[in-house]
Amino acid sequence: MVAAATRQQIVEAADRLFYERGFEATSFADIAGEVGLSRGNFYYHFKTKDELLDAVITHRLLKTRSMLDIWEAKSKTPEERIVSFVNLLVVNQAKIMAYGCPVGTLCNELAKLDHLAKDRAAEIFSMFRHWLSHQFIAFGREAEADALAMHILMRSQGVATLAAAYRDEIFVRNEVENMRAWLAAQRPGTPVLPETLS
Amino acid sequence: MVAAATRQQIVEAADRLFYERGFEATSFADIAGEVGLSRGNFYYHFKTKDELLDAVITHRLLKTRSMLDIWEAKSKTPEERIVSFVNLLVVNQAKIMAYGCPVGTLCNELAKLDHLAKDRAAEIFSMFRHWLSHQFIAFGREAEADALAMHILMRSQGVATLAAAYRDEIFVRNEVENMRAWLAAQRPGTPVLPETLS
DNA sequence: GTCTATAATATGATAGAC
DNA sequence: GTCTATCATATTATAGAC
Repeated sequence: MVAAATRQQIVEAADRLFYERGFEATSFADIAGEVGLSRGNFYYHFKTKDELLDAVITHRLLKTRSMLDIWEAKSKTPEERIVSFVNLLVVNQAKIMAYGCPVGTLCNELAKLDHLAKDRAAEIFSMFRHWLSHQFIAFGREAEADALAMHILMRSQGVATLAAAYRDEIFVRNEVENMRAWLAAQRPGTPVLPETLS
Repeated sequence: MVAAATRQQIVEAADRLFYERGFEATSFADIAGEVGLSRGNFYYHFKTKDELLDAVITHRLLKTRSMLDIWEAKSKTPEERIVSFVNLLVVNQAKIMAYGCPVGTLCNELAKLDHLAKDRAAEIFSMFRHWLSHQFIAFGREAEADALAMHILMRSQGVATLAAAYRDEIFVRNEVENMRAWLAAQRPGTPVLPETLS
């Protein structure tokens, strides 16, 4: 197999296993086994686990960029685009209930390890944050765009953590609905509705 | 030293290290070193790491119970009590920015490990959840008490995760303020105010 | 570019002296 | 109740054959 293709397979397997089992709990042997490679050969492609982590973060940044571009192209209005983000909680519900949010859990783990890559992992958050902020500007909320982006990012993280703890579909559905209602209430000039939860 | 006292020292050291470094990343040697014990002697007190984890979760449940009882005694109104919960994000801000929320990060890690104790760890969440729900009932919101409890628990989790990712005090302060405003808006019969973010 | 073999280390865990 | 010594295993990582 061509080196580049093998490398890509390793990165994708590591991406999945780091998400499903965690960074520390995933060994080179696990990944090699997944790809069908010998442990020894692994080191031809990645010298250290940190180098692999770096490649995984880069891969996630690229995947995220691509997803945001698709949302951007698919929807006409900024509100629809932000709803695409909110809907991630529903689209990926099964995985989130099993393993939490891939970004939040990685950032948490790397923070505890005080890992050099912790700030690079947080850049995945920043990619969502800046895209959301951009949407809130187009939405007509320029002054508070970043705070609104952080607010909705915060909510999605909270829902993901409790979804993994309780594995309660109804809770996820309710909070996604609250987020949509909150978003609608953010329309400039919209009279504040008597929302119960948001 | 008396066995019970040594055992307690082990549990408290493990509690701290599991929080600061994570469960998997903390070894028996780390904990033994912290307590000033030999690795061998460790096994007199705990046969397995899972047995230790169980003791740590029990310890956290007791600490949480005790904290909730103090909040209950210190405040006269349910709203003040719920504010005590929200203020945890400020009181423990430095630790949360470094290591995230102790409950959320443990639940996330155990979910990924598919650890037997994952549901026991989630009981720490449930202790907060039921106490908060109780406060919302006293607050006059019986019908939605559990959903409101889950909502505020969700927000505190989201803030903790992003606090660890960005270590941004202003973000934490803003979101805590939003939570307080949200709570005030939950008073039964309160006309909905034009809150920007909540 | 992939393999087997192996080094060096750290882990969870045990045995037995004191 | 604590210690030292040790086991079995798993890990990251390297060397060298093919």
